[in-house]
Amino acid sequence: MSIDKDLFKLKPIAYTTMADQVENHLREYIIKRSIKPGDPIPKETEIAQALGVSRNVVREALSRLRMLGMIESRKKRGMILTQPDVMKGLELIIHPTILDENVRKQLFELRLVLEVGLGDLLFRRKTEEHLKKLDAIVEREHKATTQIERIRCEVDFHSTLYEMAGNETLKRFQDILMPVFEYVVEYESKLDHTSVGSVTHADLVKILYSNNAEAYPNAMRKHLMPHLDHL
Amino acid sequence: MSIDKDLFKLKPIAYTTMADQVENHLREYIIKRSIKPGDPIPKETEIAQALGVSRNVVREALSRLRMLGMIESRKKRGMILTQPDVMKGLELIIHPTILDENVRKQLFELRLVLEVGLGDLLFRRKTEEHLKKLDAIVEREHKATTQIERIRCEVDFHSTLYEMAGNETLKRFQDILMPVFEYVVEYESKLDHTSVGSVTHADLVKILYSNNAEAYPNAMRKHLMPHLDHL
DNA sequence: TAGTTCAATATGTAATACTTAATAGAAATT
DNA sequence: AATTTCTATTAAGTATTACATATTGAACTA
Repeated sequence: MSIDKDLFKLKPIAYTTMADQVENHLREYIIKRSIKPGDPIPKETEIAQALGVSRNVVREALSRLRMLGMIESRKKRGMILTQPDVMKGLELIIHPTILDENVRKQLFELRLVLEVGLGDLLFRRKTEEHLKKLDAIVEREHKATTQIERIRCEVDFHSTLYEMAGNETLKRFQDILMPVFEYVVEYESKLDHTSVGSVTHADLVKILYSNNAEAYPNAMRKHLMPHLDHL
Repeated sequence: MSIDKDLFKLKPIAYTTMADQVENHLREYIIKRSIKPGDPIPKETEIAQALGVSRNVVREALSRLRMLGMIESRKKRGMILTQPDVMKGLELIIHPTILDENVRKQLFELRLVLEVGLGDLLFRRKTEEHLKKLDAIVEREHKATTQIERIRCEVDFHSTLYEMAGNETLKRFQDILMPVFEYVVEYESKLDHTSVGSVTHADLVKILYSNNAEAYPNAMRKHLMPHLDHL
């Protein structure tokens, strides 16, 4: 009685719930009608009736979009489309403890890639205040006595770079990724942070003071070399 | 009759719904109990009873986590935690038409940063096949007669670089971002793509064939210069 | 032992009712 | 007439109940 098994090869029928479908319908609706932030979208009951599903299902779909910051709802006023924070979705998922080792490693690589490539944004947007801030961090680092303090300087230094880049999305990206890297801290704590590689933080600042954008990428590469070698 | 306006400064009371609270509870629950992918989580009714809310509300919260790929549910079997795709959340939000101009620009900058910083991953993970693939693209590009074909080569070339980097998360990031850049295509179509800057695709391939990792970042910078200058 | 039937179970969906907050419009006050 | 206050309405938030559906595992049959 064994039935041809080939029939079942495709078995895992991508099962979509009503809520999934409603969600997709809403996305399409928003896109096709080119609804803009601030514009209202139909009432829950209207959607439910239009799609022939229970209000319950509609609410599940809306709840998802609301979580992503795509819509906001006020009682009576109904719901309006909002300009979502593009990095919101990332923030909702990324929590160090539920990420597997492999992904964390990939995110760390991503960070290295970003920092090496950051140069042009930095040179175009650096200000006196930023450079002074970096100076201060470098000095704090030199005076630091404890390892904890040194690591804090390390984090501050690199965070300041992202700030200097003047790209809100990029900064946000970094802020979200940051906690993931804490697992690296143990390893890092064994290194000398003022000069992770042969290029020190002070060296990097010096380059930033200059207008030599060409020098930046390879300087940062050398600074991060111990990490890069670890790939 | 004007009342002290300071009273209303904090007015926008961060209103959280029950679903929001349940969602947070679930996140905490998962983290604190360090539940791993594959492990089961409580039944809907159990959660509802434990938190003293209706099953409806619980389902909204679960629906959100399910969308992000954090949990999966099967009838009867209950729900299990899954290893989420970290980039899923990003994918759900990023749709070119609902992103405002400013954010799109920031994402484009992000792309430039990535490509300049990509070098070390490329040199560590390049294979003969990858290099051959790039060669083929360059050749196709030279032979191309239409602008459409040339743009396709441009996209293929840079996509292949991300592929070469051997970082699944990074590649996925790029794939998600890609559609956002289509708006740049119009502008790009006016440029000569074999040599966007003074450095051509062929030049980049030559560098990749060599083992001169130092040369890569500035070569890519020059290649992307027209875009960088546009910042 | 193998295969079938069947009950138990947990999610998915529907329907209904009620609560709550915000709004608009009517009514009342100045 | 202009402003404030009440009131009804509206739409989202929550709760409850009921039923559908698919999956599991145990009981049953051949």
